[in-house]
This record gives sequence, structure tokens and C-alpha cells, in this order.
Amino acid sequence: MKAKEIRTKFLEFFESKQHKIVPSAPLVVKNDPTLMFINAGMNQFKDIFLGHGHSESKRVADTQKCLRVSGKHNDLDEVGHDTYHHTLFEMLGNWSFGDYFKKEAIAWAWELLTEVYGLDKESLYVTVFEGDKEDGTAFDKESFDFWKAIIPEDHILNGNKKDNFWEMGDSGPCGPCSEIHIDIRTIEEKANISGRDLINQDHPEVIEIWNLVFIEFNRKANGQLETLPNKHIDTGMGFERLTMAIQGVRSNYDTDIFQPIIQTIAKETGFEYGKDKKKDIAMRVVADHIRALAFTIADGQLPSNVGAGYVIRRILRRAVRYAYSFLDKKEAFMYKVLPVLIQEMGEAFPELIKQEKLISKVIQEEENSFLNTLSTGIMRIEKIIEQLTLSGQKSLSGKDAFELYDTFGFPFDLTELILKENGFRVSKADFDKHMREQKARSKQASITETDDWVIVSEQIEGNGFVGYSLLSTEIKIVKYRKIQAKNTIAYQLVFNQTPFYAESGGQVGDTGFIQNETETINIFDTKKENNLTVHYTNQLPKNPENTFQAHVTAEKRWMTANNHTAAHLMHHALRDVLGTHVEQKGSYVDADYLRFDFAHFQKMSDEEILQVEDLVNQAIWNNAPANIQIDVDIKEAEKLGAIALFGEKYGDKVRVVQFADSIELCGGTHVEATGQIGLFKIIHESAIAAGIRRVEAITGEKAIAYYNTQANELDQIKGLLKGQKELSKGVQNLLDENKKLHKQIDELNQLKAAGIKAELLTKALKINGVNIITSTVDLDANNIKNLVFALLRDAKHTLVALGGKSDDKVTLTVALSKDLIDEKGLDAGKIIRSVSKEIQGGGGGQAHFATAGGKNPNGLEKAYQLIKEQMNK
RNA sequence: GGGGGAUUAGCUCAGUUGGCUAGAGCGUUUGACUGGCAGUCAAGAGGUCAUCGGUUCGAUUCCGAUAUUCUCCA
Repeated sequence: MKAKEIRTKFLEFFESKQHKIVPSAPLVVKNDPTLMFINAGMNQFKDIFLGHGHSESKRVADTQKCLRVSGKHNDLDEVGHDTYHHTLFEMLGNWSFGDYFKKEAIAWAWELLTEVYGLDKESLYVTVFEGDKEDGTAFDKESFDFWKAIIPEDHILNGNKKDNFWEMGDSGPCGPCSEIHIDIRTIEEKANISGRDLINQDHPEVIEIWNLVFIEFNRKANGQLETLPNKHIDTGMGFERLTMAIQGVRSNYDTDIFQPIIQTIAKETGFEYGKDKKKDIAMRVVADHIRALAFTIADGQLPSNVGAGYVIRRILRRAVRYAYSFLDKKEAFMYKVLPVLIQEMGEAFPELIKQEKLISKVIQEEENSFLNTLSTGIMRIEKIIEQLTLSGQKSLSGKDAFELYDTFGFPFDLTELILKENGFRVSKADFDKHMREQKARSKQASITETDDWVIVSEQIEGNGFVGYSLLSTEIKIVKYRKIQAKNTIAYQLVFNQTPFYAESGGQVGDTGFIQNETETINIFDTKKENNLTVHYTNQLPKNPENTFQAHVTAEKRWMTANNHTAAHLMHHALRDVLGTHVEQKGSYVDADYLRFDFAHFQKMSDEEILQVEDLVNQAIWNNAPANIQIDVDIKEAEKLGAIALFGEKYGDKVRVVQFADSIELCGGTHVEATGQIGLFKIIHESAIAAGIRRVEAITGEKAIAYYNTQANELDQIKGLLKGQKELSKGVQNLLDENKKLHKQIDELNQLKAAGIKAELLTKALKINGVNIITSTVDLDANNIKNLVFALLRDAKHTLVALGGKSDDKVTLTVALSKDLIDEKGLDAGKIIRSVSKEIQGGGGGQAHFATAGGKNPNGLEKAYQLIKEQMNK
């Protein structure tokens, strides 16, 4: 059975059990501070489990793309070395929200595996939770009994809290789980050792394929468990593992999910897969990572040096490193593997096809940039080796190796390899020590403590977000909690309803205050945590159970709306001017300006920028009214031609924002009619990544202020140029003149210097066969320098000591012709140090040229005297 | 969010106890050689040493802040 078929059968099976099939959520997680990427099938249903949202369907199934790069079940470092760890994988899952429970979940899992997929019953084992004394949880007899009805008892094992009690995090919904394991070893191996003894023993061929989680508890921050009113089913089956079992191969990488990719890598690198252990590992690494990269970039996450983007960059660099070291690939090549991946996966994940060009460009660019990092690192290492050789050392300190890694991004294993090739050592333990210190530092800096929610009043009626139409309304506080980070304490408040817009879709959160007769509480930010709107304040109300009037800062909201609507108009204009390949890749909108990132492969020309500005301003002057529809069926919205974003999760019902021809799915706040925006001006256009441009713009008052400043500047220049008509010509004239004058000054200075030179030569004294010229001249330090070098150019046995005065400071320059240094061992630096105290200063320099500065011009004569005396000896 | 680097000619980079008229290679301009292309040789142009402050007689160099950027950790 082909992988594609396996995926389809799963979905069809649960559809036949009255499940609604939903699309995979985008990989990149927004609105959840605890998670960067989707790492389990249940992530997109977290709100439902937490009780913050509800599902329209009580039964749901899907295949979810997941990314795991750290954590107990997967470490990036392991991927490729074995046959079953992945960064990106698909999780097949079925869910019940307060509907069916253990009985059905178990029965259907068994039916699907054995009857639809035809897996051998004898090779399947299941585990059930044995209970835990500390938590006061009992043996999961219910599950045990359901299983006993369908499989022999010797295929049922008990599991402890670690393996069979599933938790979302330190707190939150949790419950016992029952895992299904499969033994894919050969008959001989099975006869030798029973599969039963290898369950959960990290055997690569006796593995868990499906986890059925029975969510029935909530763990509080203090560790205690409470029973949930609604019980849920949450299951997850690793698609790659399942495919391996069904296709009868021994490794995930041998399935038809990975083989086409691996074969392409083999072709690109010129090595065969399966011949050399190290090369195989490298090929698996590349095959795995290219999948992760393609999916995350398709979902809008670009490699960067912070947060989620950094994780992507690290994955890419790991792949490049393996290819570089083991597959002899010293140039970018991964982007060439991409077409095969897209051919295989594009049908199930159409975003890959849509974004192919961008993904390819980004990957290629990143590969090249890291290869560049590597080559500068290699230069650095070569330098280090040279130094080690010179000083006769045999090993590099872990600290230096860490510096290479930490500061220059050069991987430790390459450092170690190159040193070894040259006969040097480096201490891994020492390196690790520095790594631990760095981690501890970061952790210390980002420590946050979150207390339990304090419930103020459980059941209050409210209308959620009312801020589209109201900037002020009566609210009650539902709950609050304290959060503590480093030195700051803040409180999060949740209301029954709120006029405050929570940061999302690139638009900043509202600020304002809540107030009643007795107190006023400032709200400095509003954010979303999953579906919850959280208001941030530094101060807790004394009587939180009272009713408050909530007020949003209107001016800020107003200006933000200007910018948000302008961003829509600009998006539309960009597509008109540049083409429909322009796709939003990110945006930021606040009261001050708007920022819009989009896919486009070259710099915008000045004309294009002007055209976009014109189109937006015309749309503003047309004063198009807002046409905002809520609860539009997503299919309906698509028919209208509304622009949706990749990597954004939309429900079935969406909000459609329309201004004339600009139609977008958007939850943000907008102007009532475009005329309110007043004026639009692009102030910046730049590249932020391969194939991504950024445009920054301002509107309304800010745009007017911008033009005023420019006009002011112009007026001032006009004034300075005394009313010349063509300003640029006037400035050009000035520049030309300036250049000419500079040249004249240079010439005059040279003449002056020549005059002084001639005069000085007549003053030369001969002492002990040395021509000594001492004088105080009216030149600055730089010109004295020129003069001195001119004097010495063809002079022999000559010492020059020249003083110069400027303001209350004085300089002294001593220079020698080269023969004096060679023959008499004189040193201008030493001479100047010995006399500089006479001018109350200090100085130094080289043997042939030295300068000093001081405060006492009257000391110059004494200094000359001393120099002459020195020559007399 | 925290740590460590970097910013010098159009490009890639050197520049150590603070004073070497701030250099190299590539590119560019001009000239010579060659029938032309290409090339070789020679000469020249090109720098507020990121910005702003401080220490110092003197800062590209030391210190601080800002901006940009790279890199590691979270």
C-alpha cells in the first residue's frame, strides 16, 4: 500500500465513523507563548481541552504536520542516526470532545489497524496505565477490560506514569493513555525474544505506533489533579512509522515517503545509499531536514536569528554540515532536491506547490550564507593552527573552540576534525562547560513564573470582543493571575467582554484603562493566549469583583486603524503594480507606521514605489466605505476573491474586510471610510530575506509631518542659497567650488611649506656631523608632518624638530633621516619622550618620526636646546 | 529576551603595548607593448577608518551609548 493511500484510508475510516475531517493547522504557532511549532496533533485543539473554546463538531480527525526539534521524545542531534527519529512528521489523529470515550477509541483503533490496514494481530501489543500513588490515580481497569475483550491478555502490558500518563505541560489537561506497539522483527528474532519484553525498550523494530489519550483530569500549578467535567479523546499515530509497518520495511527512510528524496540526494552527491554507514546517516539527515524546511517556509516562517526562525536556520545548517563533511558537498544543493519532495507531498499539502519558488530561493540563499560562515571559520582555524604551531602548543582550549562556535557559528565537530587532521587536540569537556554556562545565562535571563488563575466570578454573561463598534464598555473581571519575569511583576486580567483589541494579525494590542468610583487601573498591553484575550497591568484592583468601565485609548486605536487599512490598500496596489505573485509574508501595524513584508524577487524601482503610492492615495481620496462582513462561510469568502494568508489558520466562518477592490480575510480594526487615512507615504523599501521585500509607510498626521519636515529643510536650503531657482544645481556648484578651493588650499600650503622649507634649511646647524633644524612654525600637526617628510625626503644626517602652536596647546614633532637611525642608533621616539616634559605633555612614535603634545608653548625653546645638547654628546 | 563578535577604498579584507603621511588583492581610469581580442608592465584616482560622546598632548586603535549586521543560547 502506497503512503498516499494509507493517509487517505485513515481519513476515510474516521469519516465513516461520523468524524469531521479538518485540514492540518499551520506549523508555526501564534498566540501561544509556550509553543513555537505545532508538535502534536492535539495542538490546534488545545483551546477546547483548556475550556477556552468549543468545537462545532464533537468528532474530528486529521493528519497534522508536526515539528519536533527538542524535548524528551526527540532531539535534533539524534535525527538521521537511527531509522525512526524525524524533525517533521505527520501525526494522524482522531478526537472526541466530550463525546465517545475509551470503548470506541480502542475498538476503532483496533479495527483500522487490523482490518483496514491488515496488520498482523500477533505483532501488536498494547499498554495501559498502572496508576500512580503520588498522584492518587488508579490502575486503568476500564481500558484493560476493553482490550482484554479483543486481544490476548499476554499482549497487554502495564505502563508507569512516565510512559502511560500524558500531560500537556506542567499544568493543564491530562490523563492516562493506552499505547499500541508493533513488532516488525523477523520470525526468527521473534522466536528468540518475545516482543513483549522489548516494549518501550527503545528497540528500533519494536515501536509505539499509536497513542490513545484519555483526557479526564486537569493538573493545577500546585501539582494536584482535579477531574474534568468533560472527558476527551486525543489520539496520535505516527504516519511514517505506520507506513513502515504496513509496507514491511525496517526503516521509516525505506518507505516511499523518503526513498524518492534519498535517491535524489544520492544522485546529486554521487554516492549510493546503503553502502556506507556515515554517508547513509548524512543522506537521512538531509532527507529529513529538507522536509522540515520546505514545510515551515511554506507556512511563512523564514530562517532568522531569533525565535522560531532560528530553529529553522539551525535545522538547515545541520543538514549542510552533514552534507559538507560526509557527502563532500561544498556548494548549495538542497534546493535541487525540493522538486521531488513537492512532487510526492504537494497533493496532500498544496501550500508546497504554491510556495515552491520562494522555498527554493530561501533554501539556496541560506545554504550559501552558511557555507560562507564555514569558509571564514576555516580561515580562522588555519590562523589558530599557525599560532599553536608557533607557540609549540598541542591543543586548543575549549574556550577558544567555544568562541569559534558561539561568535562565529563554526560547528564544534568541524573544529575538532580540522584540528585532528593537523595533529592537534581540543577539549570537548571544556567546550561543553562553556556551553552549559551560556545556557544557564540565557535561562536566568528569561525566567518567568506564572501563577494559577484566580477566579473572581465563574459565571458571568459577556459578549467577548466588542471593540469593533465600542471603545468603552462596562466589564467584569472573570479571572486574573500574576506573572513574574526577572525584575518585573505584571498581572494578566481576563474580562467577561472587552473593547480592547488583542495583538494579532500584525496589529498591536490596545492600551487604555479600566475605572470605577474607587480606582483606575492602567492597561499597558493586550495579547491573545490561545483564544483568551489577556489584559496586562502593573496593578491589581483592590476589589476585582466590582464592575468597571473599560476605556481604550482612542487616538492610538484611530491611528492604528489608518495604518491597518492603508496596509490593505497597499497590498492590493502592490499586486496591481508588481503582479499577483505578491503574497503577504508578515506585517506590523501600530499607531506610528505600517510595515509590510511580501514575496517579490527584486528591488522595487522608484517608479514602482511611486505607482503604489499613487494607487493607495487615489483609493484614499475615493473615500471607499468599509464593507465588513462577519461569519462569512470561508468557501463564500474565497468566491468573493478575498485574500487569505498562507500559514494562517482560519475557521469555517471568517471576517471579510472590503474597501473597494481590496478584499481580505482579517480580524483587525479598520477605518469607516478610506478618506480618514488622509495621506499615504512610503518611507522605506528593503530586502529582509531571499525573495522577501519589506515596505514601510506612514499615513495621516505622520505623513503630513514627514512632508512638512522635508519642505522645511528645502526652505532652509533655499534660504541658504539665497533664492537660487534650481536648488540641486546650486548645491552642485557649491560642491564643485568646494573641491576647487580645497585644491587651491593644498597648493598654497605646498607653496608655503616650500617657502618654510627653504627658510629652515638656511637655519640648519651642524653638530657632530648632524644637520639639526629646530624651529617653531605656524602650521597644524598634519601640515608639519607633510613639511617634515618633505624636508627629509632627500636629506642625509638630518634631524628635524618642529614646534607648532594652536590655541593653548602646543605640538612638537621630531624626525630623523634614516641613516641616523642605522648609523648612530638614534630614536626619535626616545628623544621626544626625553624632552616632552618641557612642554608639559607626553609623546611617542617610531624611530624615524615621533610627535608629542603639551600645554606649555614656552617650553619649546628649552626642548630644542635639550635636543641639541643630546646631539653634542 | 540574554551573551559574544563585526562595521576601514566600488568589492573582499589586513592593520598589537594609542603616534608607522591608513595598506593589500580584485575592480576602475590613464599610458606603454601587441595587427585586433586578451594579456603584461607602469602610473593615478578613490577613505569624515559606521555615528555620537568620553579618556589622552594625541584615538582607526582604549571606554560608553546608538545604528546596522553576523553568531550562539532561550
